[in-house]
Amino acid sequence: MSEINIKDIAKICGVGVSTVSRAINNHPDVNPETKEKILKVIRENHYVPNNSARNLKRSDSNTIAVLVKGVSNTFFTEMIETIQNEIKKHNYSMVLHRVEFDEDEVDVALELVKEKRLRGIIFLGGYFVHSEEKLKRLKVPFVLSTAGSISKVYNRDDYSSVSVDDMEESRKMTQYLIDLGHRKIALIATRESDVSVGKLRIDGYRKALNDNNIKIEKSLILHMDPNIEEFSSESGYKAMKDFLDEGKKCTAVFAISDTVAFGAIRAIYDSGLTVPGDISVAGFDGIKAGEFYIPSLTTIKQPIDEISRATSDILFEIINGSSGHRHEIYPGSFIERESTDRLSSSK
Amino acid sequence: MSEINIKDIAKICGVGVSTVSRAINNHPDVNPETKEKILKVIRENHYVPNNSARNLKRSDSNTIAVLVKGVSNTFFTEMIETIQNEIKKHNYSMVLHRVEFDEDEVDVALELVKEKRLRGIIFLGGYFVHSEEKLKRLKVPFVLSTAGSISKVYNRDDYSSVSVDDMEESRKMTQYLIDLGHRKIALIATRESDVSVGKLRIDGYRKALNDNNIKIEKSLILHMDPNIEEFSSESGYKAMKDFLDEGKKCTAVFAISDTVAFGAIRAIYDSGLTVPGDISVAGFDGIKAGEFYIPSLTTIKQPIDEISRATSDILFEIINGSSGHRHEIYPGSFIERESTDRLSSSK
DNA sequence: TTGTACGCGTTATCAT
DNA sequence: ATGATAACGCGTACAA
Repeated sequence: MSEINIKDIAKICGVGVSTVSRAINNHPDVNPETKEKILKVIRENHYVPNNSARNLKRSDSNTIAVLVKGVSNTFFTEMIETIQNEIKKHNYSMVLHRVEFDEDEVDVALELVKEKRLRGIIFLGGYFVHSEEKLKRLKVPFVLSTAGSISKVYNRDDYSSVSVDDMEESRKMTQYLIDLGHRKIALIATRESDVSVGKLRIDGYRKALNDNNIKIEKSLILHMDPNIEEFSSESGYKAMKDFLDEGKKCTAVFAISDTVAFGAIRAIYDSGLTVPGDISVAGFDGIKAGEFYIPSLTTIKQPIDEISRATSDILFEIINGSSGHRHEIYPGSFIERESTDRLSSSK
Repeated sequence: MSEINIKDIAKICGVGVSTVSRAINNHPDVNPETKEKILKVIRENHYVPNNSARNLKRSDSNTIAVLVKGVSNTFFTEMIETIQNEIKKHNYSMVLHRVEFDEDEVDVALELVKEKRLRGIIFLGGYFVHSEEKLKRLKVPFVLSTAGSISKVYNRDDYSSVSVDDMEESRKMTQYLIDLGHRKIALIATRESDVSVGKLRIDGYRKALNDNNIKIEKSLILHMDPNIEEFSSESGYKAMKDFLDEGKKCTAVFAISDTVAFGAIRAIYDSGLTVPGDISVAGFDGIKAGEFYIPSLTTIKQPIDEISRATSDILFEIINGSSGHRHEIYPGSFIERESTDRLSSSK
């Protein structure tokens, strides 16, 4: 007994396959009675149309793919949720795909376009360094969301993007620490080879120091251990602990992400110091956990919701032809909480 | 210009389509030279086989589907990662699918089976209450991983499952708090209508209290606000804050999950009390954040890695026919950290 | 309003 | 080792 298909349904109902097809796809010109009967038979026999056959035949499909690159960031999880809602609102369906570190997201996209007759693509995260030639092959509109450095060589009319200005936000946070009187500010950065958002945030730190004529000390820039998962609390803990164990000093720490900051704070406590009493700590991202941590975390909040919404809005506008590609940058919001404090004169 | 297909490649190479197909799929009987030439042409023309057509024709596909139900738990994210690795090790590919709260995971599975010619399915989370009749339609082997209550009526030979014994682990944690001298132990539970793991963990709490002849006080069982996301720190904060604001007292709190515990601890601090000085707090799950939180969190750690590995192991054994369905329960490990303490005599 | 027949891009069977 | 051709299950143009 093979799986039941549209032909079988047609036979049972004593109608042609096209009528069944029309009933399934809500075509207007089909007798309500026959339609009702067909749907009834379908239910009774638990008939499920084969999507592969459908996709093969169709030229469009109302499907949007979301490709997530790299770490399973809490951050992305939140974004996916709102994006999925937006997509559903437009009566499209979403297919989610995790792209491995060593996989090429555009290759994956190319494949999906064929298989699913995609109408649009959203790339979440990643660095996105691809040959323009390859990108050209992607005939489907796509938008890069919170992706790292996008080489400036690409024609900006061929895709959209939305993100925060990582460098500027990072500069702002560093400036805030400086305004509190701090001069010895450590930075917990990503691994040295990183060229993505990690690099941009380092640049912002550097700029703030330069603006204030503070010498940049290499020993204050802590790179994560490449053997520990990036952006994890573990990596923040390790970097900070090693720093303190070596007897180095600082009065403030700017961690490249909130999760890293949590690790750093714990390391400071484990060294017998307090936050912000002895050392101020600031993070980046604005994830919810920062609000509940003790001490609650000073951070730059990325407007996840706005970014997610903008991402899908732009994509749908392009799909509908109501606008061309564009690039939006959202401001982060600075949130001052308990983990940072003015440099006390005693230090 | 339509998309290039296998026929075009065949034409360019001056060979038949079957030869091209054989070259693509690494069939043994194809001349190495022609194969090389074909692959070269494919590369040059960026030909990508259409997966829909493939799935339509094939009867098997070496694909495993992972269906995740409900909240985008950090917990699941970690699991998916290891499961994906295991699947890749077996040279299978994974398709990930988020199932909405109001969607029927089995319906989704049924559809996917047809479309992708699935070889196996992994259900992550959810409550899994389905008619046996419907489950029977799922001809593909599946395993339920960390899913909540599975009605005992199902024939246990028709599927596999792996999880921890939520009730027993919950009982253990409550017993631990009792052993520390606590009697007024609050429980932060899920919303009242929950019948899943939330319910099981409440049962464990009740059992421990009964075992020790401690009267169960309804006012000490705090249900989450159904309007706030389940298992979130917000919901833990709200429940605890309301409790304290109403002037109620307890000396220990058992939160249904680590994230909920974080919210509760913060609420306790915001009320001017300390953890564990005034109130001890314990969580459940053993997520990494608990290690870095201040105070670090006493919890029951679910062996995520073991569970994930067991889940895929079982599935592949069934696929390979080397074993039948089975049901594994893993013990959680109790982790004592800073957030709990012996009841001081002053209280 | 309904039915017939063709084609979507692939793989597998059967010749050669 | 290779090529022609029949499915796979569906949607749709066209005919009725």
